[in-house]
Amino acid sequence: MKNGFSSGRSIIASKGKHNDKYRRILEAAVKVFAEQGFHQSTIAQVAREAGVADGTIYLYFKNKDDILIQFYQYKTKQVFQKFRDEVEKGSTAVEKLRNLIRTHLQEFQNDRNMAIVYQAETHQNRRLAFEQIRDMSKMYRDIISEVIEQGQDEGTMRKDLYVGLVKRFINGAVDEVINSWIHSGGKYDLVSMADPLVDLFIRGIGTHEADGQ
Amino acid sequence: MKNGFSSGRSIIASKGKHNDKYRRILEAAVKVFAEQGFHQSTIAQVAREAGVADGTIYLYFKNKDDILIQFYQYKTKQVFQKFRDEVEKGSTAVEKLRNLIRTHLQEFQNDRNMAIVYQAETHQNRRLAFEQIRDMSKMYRDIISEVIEQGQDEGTMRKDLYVGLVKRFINGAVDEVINSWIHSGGKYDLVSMADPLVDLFIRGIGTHEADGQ
Amino acid sequence: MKNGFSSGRSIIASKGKHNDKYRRILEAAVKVFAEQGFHQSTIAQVAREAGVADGTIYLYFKNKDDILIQFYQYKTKQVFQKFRDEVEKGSTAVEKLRNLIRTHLQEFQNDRNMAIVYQAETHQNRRLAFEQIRDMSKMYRDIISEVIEQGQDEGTMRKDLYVGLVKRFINGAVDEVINSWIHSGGKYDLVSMADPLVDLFIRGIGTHEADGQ
Amino acid sequence: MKNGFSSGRSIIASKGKHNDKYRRILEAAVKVFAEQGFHQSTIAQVAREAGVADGTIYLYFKNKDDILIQFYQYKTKQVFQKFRDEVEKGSTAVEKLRNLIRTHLQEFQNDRNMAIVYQAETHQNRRLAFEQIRDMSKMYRDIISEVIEQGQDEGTMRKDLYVGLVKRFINGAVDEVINSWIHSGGKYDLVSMADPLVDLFIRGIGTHEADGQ
DNA sequence: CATGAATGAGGGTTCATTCAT
DNA sequence: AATGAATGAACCCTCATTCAT
Repeated sequence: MKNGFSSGRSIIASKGKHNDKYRRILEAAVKVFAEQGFHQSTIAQVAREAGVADGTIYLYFKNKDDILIQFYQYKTKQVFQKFRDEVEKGSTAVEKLRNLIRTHLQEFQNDRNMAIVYQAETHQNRRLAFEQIRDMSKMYRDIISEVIEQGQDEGTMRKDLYVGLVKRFINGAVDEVINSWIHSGGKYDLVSMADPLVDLFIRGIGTHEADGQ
Repeated sequence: MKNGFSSGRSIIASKGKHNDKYRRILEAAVKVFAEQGFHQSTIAQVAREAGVADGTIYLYFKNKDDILIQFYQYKTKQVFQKFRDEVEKGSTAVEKLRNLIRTHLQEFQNDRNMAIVYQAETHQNRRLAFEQIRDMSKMYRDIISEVIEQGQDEGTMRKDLYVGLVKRFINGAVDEVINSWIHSGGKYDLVSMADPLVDLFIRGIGTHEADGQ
Repeated sequence: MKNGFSSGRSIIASKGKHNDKYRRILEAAVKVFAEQGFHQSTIAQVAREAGVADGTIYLYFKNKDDILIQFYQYKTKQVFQKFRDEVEKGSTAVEKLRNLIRTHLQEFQNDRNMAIVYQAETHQNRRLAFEQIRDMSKMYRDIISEVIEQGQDEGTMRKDLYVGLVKRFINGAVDEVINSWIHSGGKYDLVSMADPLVDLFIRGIGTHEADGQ
Repeated sequence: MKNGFSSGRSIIASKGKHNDKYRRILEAAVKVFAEQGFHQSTIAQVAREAGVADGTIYLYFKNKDDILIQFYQYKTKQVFQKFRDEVEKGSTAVEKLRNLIRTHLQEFQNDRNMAIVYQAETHQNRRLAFEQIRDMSKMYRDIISEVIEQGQDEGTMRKDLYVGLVKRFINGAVDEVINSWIHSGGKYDLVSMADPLVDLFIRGIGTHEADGQ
């Protein structure tokens, strides 16, 4: 499952061999980008890592930027689909939230290179060409919105929430937990953070003493 | 106060005029970096924006990287000092937390370019030379730790918290709120998010109904 | 034979075309360096002279310095091998010395650009990276040493010679004769200087009258 | 006596203070040029070594090249005058030659920086502006010519000499001996080479056995 | 399809020289 | 006279992209 771009579909259609090369390049690129950052990486490095010639990359990708775009399009899209699937498995809002967070941490832990590239590129303001990167985050936050609304219907979540803020609140917290894990060198188990994190989301850090404030 | 690098001290000492040029370059650089990203920006662009010759930049900065480093050293350090100062003004832990968040949002709203550059560069994994960037975030999280501990002593914050996680939880949520504001084009008032955000941190999103979960 | 870098072997291996481009660049470089000096020459000039793009040079040479280094490595090394070969053809020490000097003048006359670059760079003290340049001169003087020793064994050369000095004496004299020829614009036949020069080495400028001094 | 440009006369005329600064810059320049080569040296380095501001150099020298030109004009010219003086003190041709060589080695040993700069720049073909550098060598060789002619009149030097060649022969040999000394780091006594060298010039390296060749 | 040599625009940086103080 | 901050032309080198094989 690791580094698997198995469902990626290249423009070059569906011949097995091509798909194979397409995936190899994409995996190589994400690995190189993760290690050095997108800008510091060269096409030559990606080509060497993928075991193809420099020129071959341009048979599968329009240009360097396009590699990143396709990464988001094929790899992340698929991850986000999994988020949806896992959320569906829960029945209550809290279960769904827990499933979302757990799967998020799980997937990013499974593919650390993806996590690194995702974190870095998501926080760039530039590169208008990559608007879809933001679409990805939006999709994530849409899932949260739905869960929150269900929770409010169920009566398990506060009705006085500013949902637009809650989405950021959760998204940001999870991202930063992943970010820390990346910078720590991936030393500890990321998934074990899921339950404590959900607990924080639901109950907050305050006691009833603090409620009066 | 906007874009003020007034306490920046170049090697060239403290004569009014020199500081002036040093600050002009730094402000210009942060503006250009914010607009295009660090790597997409050229020294020539920064020079033009600052109204100086390309070579002049090298009288004040060792190289292009050094501009970013000095930005963190002089601009952000000063902002973080303000965080500490404002936190001191609160007496209870919740007040302190609220002051921290409010000042954070306030300062980043005051200097949007700083906010953009800060967000972008903080999430890069590469560039070991910029370790101090991470030190900055650490400093921030240290403040949070202290506040949490005070709250636990006061009895206003839960004693069963994993503080290492709470720090990320709060840091990430605030960052993402700022990030959203940036990407929205700075259209709304960022500071008004402070109180709702603190409320989320303290009380969470759940009702007592959810506690049983 | 002129300007022939035929034995040069680039990393890019030995396909005719590649070697061709490698040689073309090397020849162009030596020509440009000879005309303007190494430092006054630009990569762009060398590229234009060689009929390639600037960047192409970096496919064959690590950097500008490397061009000079390879020049010494491939061109001069080969010349010096010829010196050895010609020396071997003589039987007596005087014949060997004469062959050495004649070949030296011959080869440098054949490739005036090489002569110019060699003369100029050999007298620079800096540039530690080019130590091999000095190794080249040392190799030359080693040949002389051997010849002198043979002459002493034969009884045709004085036994009271400080060989370390004699090497410099001969090396310097020949170099200066070449130097003069270069600065004259290569107007006269350099090789015809060989016999008179050897005569001076062997007999000196004095008469028996002077011996008493 | 070391590094003494005491008889240098700047265009700025004869005020003591100016002359002082002029000499300081010239000495500093030669020191820096000797250490790093002319091209690797910067005006800023020379200025720092001389203890003046960069701009000050342009009050005494037209440009960077001019420093080297003035070096030859004032420093070397004066050395060459000393050569003439010392030659005059000899009566026989051999004495004069010996005095020339000895003084040459003596002066260059006394001012190693001058020796280094002289050796390096004399062997550059470029820089037409520095034709006078070659004039210097010519002046030197003119002295040799006169001595040879005297020797021929005296009967102590061979009449069948090609004087144009002999000049190069002697000049080159001495230069190379100095060159070796420089590259050795100036470890041994250069002046002690004078007598053996003159002996080589007069008697050659051959025995009477070799005469037949 | 695949290759990889070739291209050349572009960028960071240096440094001789100027000139306002 | 002296200063040294400012200038900007020039240069080395990188690397995304192309295209002939």
